Amino acid sequence: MYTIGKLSKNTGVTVRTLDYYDEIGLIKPSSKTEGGHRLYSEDDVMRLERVLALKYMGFSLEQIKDILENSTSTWQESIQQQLELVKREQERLQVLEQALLGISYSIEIEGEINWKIIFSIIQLYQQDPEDALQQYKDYLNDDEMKKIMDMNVQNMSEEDIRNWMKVIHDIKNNLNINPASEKAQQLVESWLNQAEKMYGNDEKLLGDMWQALQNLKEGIAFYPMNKDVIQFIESVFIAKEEFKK
Amino acid sequence: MYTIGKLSKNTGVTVRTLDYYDEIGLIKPSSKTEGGHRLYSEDDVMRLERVLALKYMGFSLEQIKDILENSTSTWQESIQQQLELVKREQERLQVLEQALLGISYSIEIEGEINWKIIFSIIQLYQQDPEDALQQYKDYLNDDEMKKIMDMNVQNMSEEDIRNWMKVIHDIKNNLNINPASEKAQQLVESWLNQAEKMYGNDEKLLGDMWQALQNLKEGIAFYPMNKDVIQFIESVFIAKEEFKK
DNA sequence: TATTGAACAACACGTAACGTGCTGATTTAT
DNA sequence: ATAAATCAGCACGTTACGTGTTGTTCAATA
Repeated sequence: MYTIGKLSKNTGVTVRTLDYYDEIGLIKPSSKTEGGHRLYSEDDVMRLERVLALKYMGFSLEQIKDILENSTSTWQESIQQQLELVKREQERLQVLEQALLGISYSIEIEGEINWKIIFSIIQLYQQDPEDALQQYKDYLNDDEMKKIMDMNVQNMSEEDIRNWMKVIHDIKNNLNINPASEKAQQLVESWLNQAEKMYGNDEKLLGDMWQALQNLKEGIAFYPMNKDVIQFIESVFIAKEEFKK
Repeated sequence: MYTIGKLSKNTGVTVRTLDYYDEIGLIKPSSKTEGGHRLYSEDDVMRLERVLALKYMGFSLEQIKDILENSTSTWQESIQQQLELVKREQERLQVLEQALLGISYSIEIEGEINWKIIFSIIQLYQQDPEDALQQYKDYLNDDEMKKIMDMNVQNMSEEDIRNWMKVIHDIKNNLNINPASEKAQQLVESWLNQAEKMYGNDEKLLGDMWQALQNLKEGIAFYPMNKDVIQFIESVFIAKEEFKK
């Protein structure tokens, strides 16, 4: 028989917590002294350990009460449910991490907080990938859509995202230089390299995506590219072709 | 100028929430009607949107107040902190998922809830991997320790964990059969296959681990193996050697 | 056996971010 | 002007306890 203080020391659970478990009927001491002090039996200790185990697994005290009162039957179900929950939360955190990274890079590169960009990123991540791609459906076929979805931003490395943002930022800072200049050619080459690295070297896919981008209104799905950047790249390509002739 | 109801409809935020934000001074309407009804300006709407963005990023309302009041300087810091938090939470969930999977399999395979096993799993996951391996340090060298840590349970597939538990469970159910029998040889062969699949085919490493396991008191680091299982496997190996001669 | 210090029970209030009512006042539509 | 809709302001509820208080009981010592 343990007093509440001993039990607390043995298990590392605070007295207040045991107090609370008693109060809500989760763990009631199996006997008391004449004066009313609580005495916990070995069985009570076992029950406490089970409660702690279930708590570690992420169940609420309410759920723990249910699980411990009902028998084995619901166990698998409870654990599967908990697994589902954990997986959903993991997905949410994945998305959140990417969003935070994007915002961090945007501040780092642009040197200031651009709320428009932050909203774009959040919107981008809040809608599910299916929806985000809907705007491209006139230009891409089903296979291509699928391919893009498979390699969406979730699968890009931090390094890739950072480079992608950097190269586009560089272009934005040089929109008015001569498209035929050495510098312009270099910028577009960097962009092309990164694009191929991230979206594979499927020529047709890149071409179709390009078509789509040119016809879009200010889309955010390929943040942080915008019309200006697209036009600049286009003009550099044209200048290059001219030069060849 | 929006009344609280219009603002609520436009942004999807409940009136009670705006009520609360007013109460804690996070978003105060910039004017009021004669009768005291709140009127929100465009600026107020912008502020609300920023609050929502920051909330999406996982900041508390207290932190949001700080961030919005202090200027740009702390932004990067806040976001980095948030990223840290998100990453730690992801790790926690990873560990939890593995623990839940282990428990799920143990119930599935043993057909009942084995609290000892559940406690073992939780203990195993609660201590960090470094500590868990300390008990092997007399038998393994640094390189080997490192190798095991790199491929610890986190990197095993669900399939692997499931098979590993199944094969050991099979052995536990047949501890007293003749080590020289066909059945025994089969069991140990399955075990060996799975062990090699999971721990690579580094002969020396497997040998050293085996040494360690034999000398350990009931360890839990290679749950659910125990002394009995180890002895059985050993005896089958010996029987095999005998047979060869 | 009396005393004293430690442990205890029971209660109250606080936490974060609102949800869910409630009453009485104000606005809007008719 | 009157009805209907909206609003402000308040209070209590939620989760899993932490922190602090007061009065009581236990255990060890004199």
